[in-house]
Amino acid sequence: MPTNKKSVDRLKTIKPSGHKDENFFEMVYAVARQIPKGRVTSYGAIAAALGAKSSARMVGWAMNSCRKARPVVPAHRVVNRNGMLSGKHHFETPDRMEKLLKKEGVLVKDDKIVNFKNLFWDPVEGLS
DNA sequence: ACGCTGACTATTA
DNA sequence: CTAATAGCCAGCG
Repeated sequence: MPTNKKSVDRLKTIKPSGHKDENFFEMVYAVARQIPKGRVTSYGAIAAALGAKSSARMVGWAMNSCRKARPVVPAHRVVNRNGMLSGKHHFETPDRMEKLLKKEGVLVKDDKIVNFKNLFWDPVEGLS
C-alpha cells in the first residue's frame, strides 16, 4: 500500500517495526494516538500522512478494528472531512464519541464538530 | 473466485 | 446550493 517515504520514515520513528504494510493499521493507530487532546483530524488527513491519499476508507476500516488495538486508540478524535461524527454508530453506544469529545472540550452540534476548522490537527504538520 | 458493502473524498452535473 | 459518480481496497457471505 502506501508509502510516502518521508511520512513512513517519520512514523517508523514513532512506531519502529515497520517493514511491511501489514502495519498499515498500526501506522494509522500511531498517527491517531498523536492527536493532541482536544483536537481532531480526518480520515483523509491520516491517509495522506501515510501516503495513501486516496484510501481514506481504509483508515476508517482500520478504526473498525481499533477496539482490540493494544494501546487505546482515540478513534473519537477522527472524523470525516466535514467534521461530522460519521463513526459514532460504531462505538459501543452512539453517544460515546460525542461524550468523549465534549469531555475534552470539543463541542459537538448536530453530529458536527463546532469550530472544526480551528480544532483540526494536520498529522503531517503535527509530526514535523 | 465474485460481488457487495463501507467510520471517505474529490469531482462533475 | 444539493445530488450523483467514480476511485479506493480489505473483509465477508
